Parts: sequence; C-alpha cells; structure tokens
Amino acid sequence: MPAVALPEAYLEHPQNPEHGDYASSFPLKLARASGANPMNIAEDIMRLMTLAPEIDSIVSAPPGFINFTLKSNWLTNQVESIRQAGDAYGNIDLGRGSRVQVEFVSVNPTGPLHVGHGRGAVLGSTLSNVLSASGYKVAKEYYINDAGSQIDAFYHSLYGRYQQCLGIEAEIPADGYLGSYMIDLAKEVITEEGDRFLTLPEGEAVLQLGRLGLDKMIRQIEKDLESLGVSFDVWFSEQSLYQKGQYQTVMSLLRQRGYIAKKEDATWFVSTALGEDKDNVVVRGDGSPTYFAADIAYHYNKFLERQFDRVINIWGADHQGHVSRMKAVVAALGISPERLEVIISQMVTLRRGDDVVRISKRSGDIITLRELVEEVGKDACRFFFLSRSANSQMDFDLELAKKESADNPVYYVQYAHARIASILRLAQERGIDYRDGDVSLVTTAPELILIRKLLLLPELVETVARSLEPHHLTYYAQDLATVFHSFYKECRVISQDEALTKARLKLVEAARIVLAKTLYLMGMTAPEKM
RNA sequence: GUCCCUGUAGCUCAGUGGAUAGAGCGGCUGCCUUCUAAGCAGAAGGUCGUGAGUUCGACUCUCACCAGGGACGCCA
Repeated sequence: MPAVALPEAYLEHPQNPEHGDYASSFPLKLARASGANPMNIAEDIMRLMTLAPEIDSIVSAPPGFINFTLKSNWLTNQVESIRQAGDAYGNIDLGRGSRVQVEFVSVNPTGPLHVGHGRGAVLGSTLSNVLSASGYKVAKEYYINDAGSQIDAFYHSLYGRYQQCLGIEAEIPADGYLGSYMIDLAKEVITEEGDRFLTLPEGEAVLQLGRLGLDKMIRQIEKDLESLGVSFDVWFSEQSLYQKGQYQTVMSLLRQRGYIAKKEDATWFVSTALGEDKDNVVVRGDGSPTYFAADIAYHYNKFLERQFDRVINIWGADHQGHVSRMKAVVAALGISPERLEVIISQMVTLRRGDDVVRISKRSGDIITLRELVEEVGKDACRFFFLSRSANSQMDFDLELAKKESADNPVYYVQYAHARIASILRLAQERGIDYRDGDVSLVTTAPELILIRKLLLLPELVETVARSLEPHHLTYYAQDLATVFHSFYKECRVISQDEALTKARLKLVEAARIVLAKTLYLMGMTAPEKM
C-alpha cells in the first residue's frame, strides 16, 4: 500500500440496521488518496484490527464500508449500566467544568412577552439543561434593558395613561406604548397607590411612576416565564453598567486601542477597522449612549470581568445584523470571537387553523405568551417550540395544538412514560422484587432495538451540546417512545415466567430512566399516569 | 442594492459528503379476553426550488439564478 496522508476516520450509525451498529467509510476515503480498490483496503484494515470485547463481528460491504455489530450480551448488560447510573445517565464530561453563560429572552420590559419570545425562552432553558448535563457550569441570564429611549417612552406612556384613568386629559407620546396592557398597569397603580403621583412635579412623577411600572412589568415577565418552566440565575440591569463603571472603562479601553472616532458630533465604534461594512454610533450627538454602547459594556463585563469561557446569546431574527458587529467588539477587546456564539431564533407565525394571527405591539389583538401557555399548556408549548431548528421560521397552530391534543406528539411521548410507570406500579403492587433479574434473558428483536435506542442518549446530549441545536431532543423522544410502544405490544412484561418478568422489568426501568431524562432535559414533566 | 435565514411527501418539518432520503399530521387497510388503544402493524405518497461545478459518491460543499421571510437607524 502506498504511503498517503490519512483521511479522518470516524464512525457513524448506518441508517439500515442490517449494516450493523456502527459503520465506517474509511476505506472509501483512503481509496481516494491511495488509488487502491476500496474493498481491498477494507479487507486489509480488517485483517489488522483487534476487536474490542463488545464487538461481535465486522464485515466489509460494497462499495467500501466496514460494518461493526455489537455483541448482544454486551447490549443487554448496558441495561444494568443505565439502571446504575440512574438520573445521571446521559451526562457527559464535554465541558470539563468550564463556565458558559447563556443569555436569552432579554426582552425590553416595556410590554408583555409574546409568542416569539417563548421560543427563545424554551431554546435557552433547554440548551442550558443540556450544557449542564454535558459538564459545563451554566449561568442563565436575562439582560434587562432598563435604560435608554424605550424606557423613557414607557415611562411617559404610563404617566399619560395614569392621568387619563384619573380623568385628566393627557396625551400618549407618538413613539409611546399604546397597548391596552398599559391602561391595566395604570389602573393597578391607582388601586395600590391612589392619585398621589399627580401632586408631584411632572418630571419626578414620571420617574417614580415609571420605576414602579417597570418593576411590575419585570415581575410579570418573570411570572410568565416561570409558567413556561423558564428561570434565570441572574437578572442583569443595563443601568448598572453606567452606575458601576463598565461603560466608562470599556469606552476608554476601546479609545486607547484606536477603535473610537468622532464624526459629525457623534462618537463611533470603528468596526470597519475589523472588516465590517460600516461603523456604528456609540454616543449620540446629544451625549447619550446607544443600545450598542451598553451592549459593548455588557460583553466587557461577561468576558473580562466575569471571565466566562463561552458566552451564548439567543436573539430574535430582527437582531441578525447585530451579530457581526458584536463579534467585532469582542475581537476589539482582545477576546477570540469564537467564544461568543449567537443563536438566532427565527420568527414564529401564530395560526388558528388557516388564519394567521397578527402579532403587533401596536394593535390590541396580540397573543401574549401567558395566553398561549394557558391555552396550550406548558409541556405542549415547550415541545412545539423545540421541535423546529432555531433557524427555521415556524408556524404555531393553536387550533392543532389545542383541538387535537390527543394526537399531539407531546402526549405520545408522555404516554409512553405513563405506560412504563403503570407497569412498574403493577410490579410493585404484586411485590415483585426484580433486583436479581438476569438481563441476559432479554433477547428478542423489539427488546434489543429498545436497548440500542436507550444507548443513544449520551451521543444525543453531545450532539446538542456541540451543535447548540436542541430540536434533536424532540425527535429522539418520539423515536424512543415509538420503540417502547412497539416493545410493549410485542413483549408482555409481567407474565407467568418469573425470570423473564424480572429481566424485562429491568429493561422497563432503564427505559423509564432514559425517557424521563429526555423529558427533563426538555423541561417537560414525566407523568406517572395519564 | 448589500448581508442573514429558509425552500425536502398533500400540510408541518427532520436529515453528520456515503448504502434503498425519514418522522408527525391528514387520507387508506387491518389489530383491544391479557401490564394504559392517548397504542400497534401495513400500504400509498418525492424531478430534495432551478441550473452548473467539485467528488469514486451531493439533500449535504462551491457558484449563479428563482421564490418566501428578516436586517441594513444618532431604535432596541
């Protein structure tokens, strides 16, 4: 054989089970470099290989694959390994304890969360679960935009509504928030605080009332997210970046490095120096910093002060254009830009059957996240949001999610768990102690197919952690439920055959562990009964 | 005009450069005396947007076009 550079050798799961548990196309790749016949290469390689004890056989297959089949007694022994690992099954050590921050939702606290925000919320919380299971130390964070012009508009809008509700003629600013929730908010304040803000000077009233309203809004957002099973470790205030000096520090740092320039009254971040299309304003002509400036300070804080190894931001599609300049900022701070990863979650179109439901903050008919959760339920919401890759736009059909809930994939998956629980319950009622069960008695095709599926969980966790694509979880959950249902149909678990009963109970318990873990990672409940 | 995402079964969407492209829903045919029929089994349904290119091999990579969505602000 001629000496050539070795191509990368890796294993894959063949889609056709007749081709074994693992396959490698290494001979085909080597054939390209060496010019030799791939089948001959396969044979040569096989002759040189020493088989690991868990491998039953290897065969070559045209046009140049090597296929590996696992020993069935090794497979059945894995049932014991899964039972032993318990809740920890599926955990891996990819992250080796490194620190990763996941920042998500971070919606302006100027209005209630809508459906699209729910998608980012579920993505972020699920990803955080998977990264934790992958050996990372994860910090979940919500960045509160509590400074800037949008907040001013919110404050003045609330003051206007407050006056109106007290019978005083007042106007809502043209760029203000016109939604009816602002009226509700004003009324709530009146109920709790009365008309006392009317006696204050206008500037003071706007500020005090505004802060009160903002606080209520943030608490409402927190509650809405909680109902979706989403929580945060840190709620980070944009304001604090000005109060605690990060803004000043990072600006002088960038100025020192020559990334700051004055043009036409404003101060600019010179991102063109880093290959960007255009520069961006950080301080306006009137001296007020932009949102971009605050975000620069925020990322200075993330990387240089808090020293996260990785930072993952989940943003809506409307922030796509922000990605490359944020990476430019990170580079300007002397941080390798790969340490900042941004997931863009594409838009959600809400539908009721064939009708598209418009989502607009201006009009009155917005569907809030809370309404969605109330209508569809937490678990179904999470599953639907998770079942599409983040960079695909998705249709969320309320009618389907609600009316046909019996055919909903989420119930299909949860039903499998309830069935498992039911079997284990019966075993307990009958006092069957299966701890001495012999798993080697598990030999039929549906049983081995189930075991093979259970063994994919650690790989799945790794795939999701590497790709940051949690949607794979939903497909795995459905596959797992399918093979379990099939097993259930074919294999009677609790029967007259005591030894086989015990062996199968062990397998069922392992299946429960894996299905429950998958549901846990997705932030869903694993019901004992349905 | 520039940048980003998407285009795969009737619908909604998966798919690591490899073997016969998959799932759910909808429609069709069967299956409940036994641990949950919210289930199982089966058949049907495809020019993988179009056209080139790279490769032993392309749904996957490159380029060009077409279509849908988003972004191009001293808003966030």
